[in-house]
This record gives sequence, C-alpha cells and structure tokens, in this order.
Amino acid sequence: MDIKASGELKAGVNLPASGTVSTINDVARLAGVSIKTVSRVMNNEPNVRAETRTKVQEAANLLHYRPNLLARSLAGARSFLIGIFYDNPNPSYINSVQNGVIRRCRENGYHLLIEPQDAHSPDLERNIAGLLATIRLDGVILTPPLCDMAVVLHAVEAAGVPYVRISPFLNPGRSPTVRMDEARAAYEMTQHLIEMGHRDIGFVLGHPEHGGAHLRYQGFTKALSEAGITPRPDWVKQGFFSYESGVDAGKAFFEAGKSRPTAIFSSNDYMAFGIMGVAQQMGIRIPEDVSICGFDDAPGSILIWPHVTTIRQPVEDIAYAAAEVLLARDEGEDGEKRDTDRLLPFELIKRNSVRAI
Amino acid sequence: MDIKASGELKAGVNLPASGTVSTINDVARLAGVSIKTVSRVMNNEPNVRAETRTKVQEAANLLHYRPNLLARSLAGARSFLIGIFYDNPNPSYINSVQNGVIRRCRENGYHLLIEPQDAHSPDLERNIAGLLATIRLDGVILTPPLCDMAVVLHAVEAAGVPYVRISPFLNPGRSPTVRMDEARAAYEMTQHLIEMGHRDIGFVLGHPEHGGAHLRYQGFTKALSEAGITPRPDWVKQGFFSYESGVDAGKAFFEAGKSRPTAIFSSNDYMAFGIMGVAQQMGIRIPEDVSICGFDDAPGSILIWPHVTTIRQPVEDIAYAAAEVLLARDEGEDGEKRDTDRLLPFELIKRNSVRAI
DNA sequence: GCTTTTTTTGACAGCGCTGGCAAGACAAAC
DNA sequence: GTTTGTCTTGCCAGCGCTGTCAAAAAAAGC
Repeated sequence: MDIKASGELKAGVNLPASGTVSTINDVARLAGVSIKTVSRVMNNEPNVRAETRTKVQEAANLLHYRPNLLARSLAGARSFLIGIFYDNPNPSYINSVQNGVIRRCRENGYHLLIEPQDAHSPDLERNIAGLLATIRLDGVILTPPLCDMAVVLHAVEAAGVPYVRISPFLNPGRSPTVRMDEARAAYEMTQHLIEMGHRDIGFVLGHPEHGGAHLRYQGFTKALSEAGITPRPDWVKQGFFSYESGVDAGKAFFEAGKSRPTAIFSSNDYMAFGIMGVAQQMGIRIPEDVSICGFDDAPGSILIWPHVTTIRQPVEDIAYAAAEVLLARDEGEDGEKRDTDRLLPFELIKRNSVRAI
Repeated sequence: MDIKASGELKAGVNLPASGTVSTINDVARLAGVSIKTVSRVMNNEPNVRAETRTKVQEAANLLHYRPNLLARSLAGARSFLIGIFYDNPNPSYINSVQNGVIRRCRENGYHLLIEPQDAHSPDLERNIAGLLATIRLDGVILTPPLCDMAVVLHAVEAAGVPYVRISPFLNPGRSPTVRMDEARAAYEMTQHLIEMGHRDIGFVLGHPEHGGAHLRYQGFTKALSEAGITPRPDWVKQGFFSYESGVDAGKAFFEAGKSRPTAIFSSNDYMAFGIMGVAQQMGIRIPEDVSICGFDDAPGSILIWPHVTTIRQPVEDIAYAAAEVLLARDEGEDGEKRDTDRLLPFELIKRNSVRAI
C-alpha cells in the first residue's frame, strides 16, 4: 500500500496485531487528524478536503478500523438496528421476510434483530414497550397478525420508533405499509375459476385474526357477485390456515350424500393440501371431480400431485420494500418512499389442480 | 402503589409522560440514591441493603425504567447480543434454530442478531471479521456448513468472541459443540431396515459440504458391515439435500433393466420426497416395491403418501443448548456447561414408507 | 467503651463515538 | 490592501451506563 501517495501518515505508530480492534483514536493518530475528522470521513459527511479524506481512509484500512456500532448509537441519533416483530408459525414466510429485510439493511450497514412475540400474551404491550425502551431501534417492521393489533401499534408509537407494517388489514394510513393487493388477487383467482366454467364454488376462510383472510374472502365474493353468482353459505367453511383445518373443511365438503361444489378456493395452500389429502382418501379425484386452488405458493406444493393453482406473494420483495421505507431517511428521500402504501404485484400461478368444465 | 412501605421516595419528582424513556439518573433521583446503587440493583449485584433495593425497584417501576442496552454495552463488558451465522436454504431448520436460541436468550435478557452469510463468498472471512469488529457480540452460534469452514472459525477466534458450533463435522474440541449423534442415528435406521429383512439397500448421499452428510453415510456403512452385508457402490448415489437431487437419484435407481435395491436410505427427507415422486411417476409403489426412509423429519412429510420413515432431530433443543453454553458464564457455571460436546437424543420415527420383506 | 472488620454507598473516570460550536485556512469581493 | 464569506478542522461536552476505588455506615470483636 502506497501511503505517500496522498499526504503522510504518521510514522512510528504501531500497527495492530491480528484480532485487535482499533478505535477512532488510533485512526486519528495515524492519519494525523482529529477524531472528529475521522468521524466525518467514516460517515461520508461533506466538507472534508479530498486529500484528508483519502489519508483517513488509508489509515482506517491499514488498521482494519470498523466504527463501534454501540458507541455510535449511544453518541448519535441512530442505532443502525432494525427490529422485526412477528408471531407467525410459517417458517418459510418468516424466513422470506427476514431475508428481504436483511438484504436491504446490508446496503446501509444496518443489522437485524428478530423478536418473535406471542400475540396472545397479556404482556404483549409491556414486552414490546420494554424492548423498545431497552434498545433504541431505528425502525420496526410489523407482520401479520401483530400489525393489526392495537396494543402493538400503541406500544411502538408511544416509543416513538418509526415502523412499517407488512400486509396490514386495519388502520390504513396509520403508518407506511407494504403489501400486495390480496383482495384483487383473490378476485382474479375467482374470475379464473369462473372462466374455467365453474359456478358452484366453495371457499375456505383463513384465520380470522389475519387480515389477509378477510381480504381474500372479499375478493372472492366480489368476483362472484359480478358474475351474477349467488354464493351458497354452506359452501363457505371456516379454516385457520393450517393443514388440519383444511382436512376438516375437506371432510365437510365431501360429506356423503350432499351436493358439492365443482371447485374449492382455499384461502391458503396448506389448507388446500389438507383438502386434497382428504379427497384422495375418499377417492375423489382432483381436478377431475373437484378443482382446487390455493393461495401463497407454499413451498410444499411441488411435493403433492396435482400441483396446486395458487397466488404467489412476493414476500421477500415486500419485506425489502418495508426496510427501504425505514432506511429512506438515510438517503434523504423524504416524500418518495416514506408515508406510503406500497403495493407489489402478485402472480397467479396456474397449475394442474383446476380443470375446465 | 404504596411507596411509603419501604423507605421514602423523593417527593416532588415529576413522573414521566407516557412514551418517555427515563434514565438511570431519574431513578437515582427519585429513589434518593446514587446512580451506582441503581446500577447495582438493576444488575442484581450483591451488597445492597434489602431496604435500598426495594426502594430502587419501586422507583424503577414507577418510572418504567429499562436500562439502555447500548449504554450498558459500551460501559461494561457485555453487549447482551448473540449472533447467529448461517448459510442454509432450509427455512424450517433456520427457524427452529432461531426459536431455540431466542428462547434461551430471553431468559437472560439477551437479544439475537441474525447474520445470514454466503458460504461461497470470497469475502466471507472479511465480512465476519468486520461484523464482529463493529458489534461486540457476547457470543456467536455457527450452524452447518459455516461451522466447518476454516475461515469462519478463524475470523471468530481472531475477534476473540466465544462461539458454539451446532452439528459440526470437523475440528472436534476446537470449541464447545452441540449436536445429535447423526452417525448413530443413521446406524440405527440402517439396522431397522435390516431388521425388516432388507439386505439390498441403496443410499443417497447428502451435500458433501455438510458434515452431517458424511456422518450419516458412515453410520449406514457401519451397520451394513456389522450385518455382514457388502454395500454395492452403484447403489450409492450422490445427492445434494435438495428435492431435485432426490429426483435424479430416484431416476438412477429405477432405470429400466437394472436390478434395484429393496430399500433406499436417503440422507434427508427432501431427497426422499424426490425419490418418491419419481417412483410414483414410474409406477413403482412404495413401500410395496421399494422401501424408502429419510432423515430430518421435514415438515412436508405429512403432505405426501406414504408418510416417510425418518429421524427426528431436536433442532430447537440443540439451538437452545447452544445458547445455553454461551450464556453459562452469566450463571457462573464454569465447568458444567462450557467447553463441552453436548449430545442430544434423536428419534427414529417409523411410518409407512418401509415394509418388512 | 473502643478498634477492627465487613458491608453498603457514592464520586469519578471513561467506554468510543457524534453534535454543537468556534477557530483557522483559504478564496472571493470590495 | 481589508473585509466578508465559505470551507475545513479541532475542541469540548456528553450519550447512559459500569468499573474502580475510597469513604461512610454498620457489624463484629475485644
């Protein structure tokens, strides 16, 4: 490394042993400037002479200097920490959210703290409030069902921490949100079934605590009524997004001696899998006897035959966008990405579980 | 709240507005003691008079005081932050690990930072070293395949951060580890197949970068040789833990005109699913024509028929135990839980994919 | 009673960094 | 030339807490 190239680093300063952490002081001494100037360079602040900047950067490189995040947080206004709160049993969903958020965080040197919470705990609000008092997070991301809980919103707002909600159902406009248009997706899926000739369509509701469940049902009924089809109440079954609840719904649909729909729209894939499992056991063929479609594009779908027609949610992209809203102020992009309700596109994936009749 | 009950809190001190964060100073003033004493109480240090302790606790409660984690970290020796590094595409595995670690962390007020890494990045070592220099973590948890990579171990050791490896393959004794006995599990699974009358047993190897893959194969061959069975090299197929590689292996096994084993032991469930998918397409019945067993008890197994015989790994418990080793010094339990190689029990789950012949 | 030991408490420095402000350097304007 | 304005840089305080050490208080010993 050619030090002389720009300015002169102080001679005779000991270089660090491997594994030693060097502080801003070491860099300042080596570069022959004040620590404040080093701080300016490390934070990309303006008003530093190009020559000085280079000199500091070289010293920092030489010492393998990395600013101490904790000290920065304590002294400054930012903690470089984003938190994500969730209570969701679906590992693949959570994993996608985490990956999306982390991908965006890394671009700005932020780190991610994960904080699973029990949505039914009576201490939920206290837990969140305590957590936010303990760690001054720069932003919080809320996923369903927490993002629709009054106590959660209240705790985060009281702490004054910026937050973004992913796929909320209630309180639009109360915070920035990122989501896809679930009602629209369900609407289009239903239209697809209708186009395929189905008019006797059953529906399995999702977990009532998840806002998305309601939106999906809304989209379904809207498409039905626009097509002049009157939904049959006994063909709408309550589910809870789980495989087992899908099994129950399937049993109810396929009960002997009853008429059954020609297609069933399940609010998510897991329940669709449950229905398909029951169908197989009862000798009901899919899609020959009943068409099935789901929602979410769950990863298990390649395991079962036929592959289910479903809606793909861009979960990771949504999470990335959510983190983006939180980090936007770093870039100074005020109006553009903040205080928004961002809608990301979904995808209707046609596979083999729906047939034309 | 009866303040007078023990000591007298200072009168005339303003209570905080909702959402305001109070500092150790506020508590000290209200309780009429020095901040150092408050610090002692908050950290459960000895040598505080019971009466004083109560007085401080009441003041802290009244003010909803929560110590600032960042300030504690900077001033003290601990950061209350644990990091987990991973590069694993399996969401359910990662999720279990996270949940186990968090469960243990919460007991001591620690928080979890997740740091997915690209195992094949040329910057891996630099990334980890930089990260550890930026945030002084109190401990790091390494999962496969990172836990077997020299550069990763080197980076963590150079930073002087305590770490625990989950299910490592190489370098036993280099750090505390937590795992289950994968070789033993594979051994017992193979014995089970042999007991069921199988002597012609195929094997699908796992990803060569994952140590567990080798251990599973070792257990397999050991059981075979103990039973006096000579393994056929052409019945050992290379897989990569993915569904697709299982499909490939299945095709190879079931190629027309060739003799095939009566049972196939797949190094994990996803590959077993792939094999079963191929079998179904080719009209090969399971378990009538071929018995199949897997490893890991992947969540998708309830979706496919027959349910696969497999090994259940107590992933969450392993992760919990790993965090425990890291936090053990908080409890002062030196010899007991540190510097150990903890082995957790597995479970052989017999389902319908293996039949006696 | 007094002295010695132990327990309890507080003063103070400082962790590594940033924010505010003022001083110094330099260029532009008069 | 001097004055004004702008750009660079450094000084200092302090973020909220813990570690060290010494002082004060209480308990124990004689």
